[in-house]
Amino acid sequence: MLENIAIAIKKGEQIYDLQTAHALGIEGESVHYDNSPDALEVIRHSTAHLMAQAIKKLYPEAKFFVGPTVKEGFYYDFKVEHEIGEGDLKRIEKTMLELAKNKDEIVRIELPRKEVEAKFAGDHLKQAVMSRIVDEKLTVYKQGEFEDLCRGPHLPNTKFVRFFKLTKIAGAYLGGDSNNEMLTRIYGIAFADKESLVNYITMMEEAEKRDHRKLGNELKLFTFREEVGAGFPIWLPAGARLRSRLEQLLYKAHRKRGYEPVRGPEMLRSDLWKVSGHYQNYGENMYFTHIDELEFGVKPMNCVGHIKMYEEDLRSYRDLPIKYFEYGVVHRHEMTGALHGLFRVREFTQDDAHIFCTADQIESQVMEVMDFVDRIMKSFGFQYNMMLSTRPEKAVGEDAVWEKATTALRNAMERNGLVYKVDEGGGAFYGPKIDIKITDAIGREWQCGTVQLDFNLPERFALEYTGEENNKIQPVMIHRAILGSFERFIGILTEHYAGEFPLFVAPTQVAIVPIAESHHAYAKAIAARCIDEGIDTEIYAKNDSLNKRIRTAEKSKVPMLIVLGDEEVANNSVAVRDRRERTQYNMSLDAFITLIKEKMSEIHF
RNA sequence: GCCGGCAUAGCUCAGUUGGCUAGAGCAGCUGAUUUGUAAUCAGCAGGCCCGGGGUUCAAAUCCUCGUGCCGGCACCA
Repeated sequence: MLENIAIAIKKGEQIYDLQTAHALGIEGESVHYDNSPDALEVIRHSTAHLMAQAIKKLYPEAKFFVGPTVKEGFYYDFKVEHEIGEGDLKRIEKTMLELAKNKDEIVRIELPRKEVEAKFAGDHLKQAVMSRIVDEKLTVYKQGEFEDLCRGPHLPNTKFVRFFKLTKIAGAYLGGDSNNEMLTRIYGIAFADKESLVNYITMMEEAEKRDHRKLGNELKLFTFREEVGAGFPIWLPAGARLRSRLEQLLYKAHRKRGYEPVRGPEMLRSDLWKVSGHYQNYGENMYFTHIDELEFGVKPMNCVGHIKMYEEDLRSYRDLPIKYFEYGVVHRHEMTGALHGLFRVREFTQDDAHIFCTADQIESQVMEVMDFVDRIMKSFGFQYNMMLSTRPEKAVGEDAVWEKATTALRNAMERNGLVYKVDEGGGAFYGPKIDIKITDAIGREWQCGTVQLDFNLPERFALEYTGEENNKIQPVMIHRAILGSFERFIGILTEHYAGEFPLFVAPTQVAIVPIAESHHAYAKAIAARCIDEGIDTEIYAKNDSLNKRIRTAEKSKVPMLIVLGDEEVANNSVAVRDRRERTQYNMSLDAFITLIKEKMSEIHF
């Protein structure tokens, strides 16, 4: 019944609430009370207001900043004298429901700026809001006793606010500026019907089950310890096996594309970081130490080491492009509040490479990297999109050089028909970049790989190669990482696959369950043969019931499970159990091993 | 770094207004059982209640300072 009710008017791209449409005589298409993006915009905005009304009722001294809708619902930023925590959300929700029962009309009042300024004279937050608006006429919305400066659009009546949930409470800086005071922010979500709300909550719970911190712990992939230090991951055997699989696959892929493996030192003299500009531009993220009298910086990036390798010989145009790659361990001082499982750590390993090439080779090199990226991301079933980031405020080099580099990246992308968005000011301090953002199985976006074009470091280190006419020319550097870091990427993979890794990266390929002690020897023989074939196994031979051991093996999320009894020993076969299908079938050991090897070799980058 | 919350056994969690020897399930160990496809039974062991300082006759519980974690903000692979 509710879905037939119009709650707003849409004209062109603009949504007007009924109050505004009426006041200004606007006509257009009706927006009905449903879960369309337009309707949710209005519903969520009004839910935010109802929340503010409830907060005002519970905390009369409350002052409000802004309460917009966002991709996932809405929030309202406000300030109260009381301390307010997660436990208070329920109370606020309850008050909201009570208020909605009043079925208050939501009234739009248009007033001259001066009057509104006077109305909110004692409210520094509202003054802050108004300072950002240039209009001379402002609107105030009123429902019951509560009124708030707002441009809308809003529902006609608070009775339409029914299916909502307050989800998070957190601090947020006024205007998103860390120099400003901190306000309290409450996030919430709202829908036009109960079912959608329930679905949303279920989705959230699904995401929680995939949390790599939880799965990493359960599957014993990695751990963190307070006494070791925040942000320093410890890779346990299962996680290290998974990681090693990735490393090996990628090693081959790099060699195939003409990259040379190299290895730079963990610490380099600070003088070098001064030449590169890291000392001045990235120093606050770096760790420094002294050896005798000299200051050293622990590397936050691998480029300087690779530059030294380039300098190791005289280079000719015939040598270019030179491609160095390294699983480079870097340390960065991340702020405590930024640390988050494997996604943000202070020590991580990049699948890093630097391509030294001529200006003419930029486009083909960038495209080759893009192709590499495409190959890898598709293997994991990731969708991805790209973002071009331009000169940041803190940067080295001439504007003209930046311009040239940015144009080169643009051209490379456009000539090859690649679609990208632009992030103005998001580049690295030494050059513009293209970031690769992947979308995982449940639709979340993650920043992984990056391709950065750099004219500055070659300049600063006076790199050169000999040209065709025996002249000295400065090479161009392309910094690139594809996974980004093994830490983050494995975190993403864990959530993407919900811990059920495909055969080619799984820590263990085959779980072996011998039925009785008399089958242990056969199990061990299979395990030994598997190692020879590059397959990792785990034998479940504890003194537990067969059912228990199968259950334990299943819960470990190993892709293949085989059961061995008299029959299998006699026939040199295995009983394969499919975890997903819960079916089973027998095959010869040889056929089984061939099958696993085939499945594993299907993936190569 | 900022705001708010949290920290009890290897893991997940109980533990009342401060009050006896801090509990449970899973995991671990020992024994019995030797199993044909998702939890066999019994017993045992396991704790500086995150760390330092304080309040109190008495602290896992209250206060305080650290450390770490969680949710956001700000910052970024």
